[in-house]
Amino acid sequence: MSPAREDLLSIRQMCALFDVTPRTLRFYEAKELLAPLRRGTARLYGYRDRARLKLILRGKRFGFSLEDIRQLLDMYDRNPGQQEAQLARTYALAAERLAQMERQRAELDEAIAELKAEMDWGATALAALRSAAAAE
Amino acid sequence: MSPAREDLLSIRQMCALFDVTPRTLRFYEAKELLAPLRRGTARLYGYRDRARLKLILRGKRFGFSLEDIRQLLDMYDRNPGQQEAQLARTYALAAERLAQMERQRAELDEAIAELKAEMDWGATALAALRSAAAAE
DNA sequence: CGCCAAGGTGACGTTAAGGTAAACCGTGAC
DNA sequence: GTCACGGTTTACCTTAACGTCACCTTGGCG
Repeated sequence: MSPAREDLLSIRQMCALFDVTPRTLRFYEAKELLAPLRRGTARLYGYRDRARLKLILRGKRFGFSLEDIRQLLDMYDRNPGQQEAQLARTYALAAERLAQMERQRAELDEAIAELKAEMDWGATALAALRSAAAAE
Repeated sequence: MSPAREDLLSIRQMCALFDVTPRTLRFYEAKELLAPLRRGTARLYGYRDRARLKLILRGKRFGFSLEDIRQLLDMYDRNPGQQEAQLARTYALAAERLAQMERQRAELDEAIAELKAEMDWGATALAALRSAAAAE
């Protein structure tokens, strides 16, 4: 069950909800990706923090660095009015990242193909050794 | 022009031949991946070193760590007689690595697909904003 | 009052594969 | 002699994203 919009979560609850460690949340906060409320010294995570964390984790899945993510997030809440320009910028960054990922995939494909070729060679050599051994 | 079998290369020549830095060659030596001859204190790289370095760089392209590569290389020249067993072992490691690479590729594909979906969404939103702006 | 669990801070460690800097050596040329 | 060049060693630095530890605080409960 996801928390209601106004719920404030403790760090533990937050961790359970997103499957991260407390260290991670404090780390993100140190990097200015999150800014939970405080009750005394204790952190309280609200709706906004949950939304941000969701974006952070998604960004990570896409291979963005935390620094990249911070900049995007910052852009959105430093001047929440330039929606079109911001969306366009985000889109451009995403396109760039997509191109990177596709290059990476191409390299990976190449390496996979090359490795498979080596393995075919190895399989042949292995078979030859074994039939030679059997023939003795 | 590749060097003749008996040629001994200086570290510079080696670097030029394989497009690596001296630091890299010394680093590999510290990690016991290479063991060039010495004339005085200077390193001299022979045929064997060139063959090993070629394997090292190939291994890296496949995403093996230097430590993995060292173990494979070691296996081959610590007891150069168990050819079948060694080849089989190498083959097994390659298969494992291939599986890893294919998993990685699948994840990458998924991330690419997800990112593309986000981008479609973004493109739509962007178009909506623009036509709204045009309508004013 | 005493204690525990949950929370906090600060500091240092980890990993891989080198980069970078400082200081030294040997030798062939001039 | 000394200059430059190519080489050597040792040692510390880098990056990312946390993990781990030691040592406080604080709130609640019996």
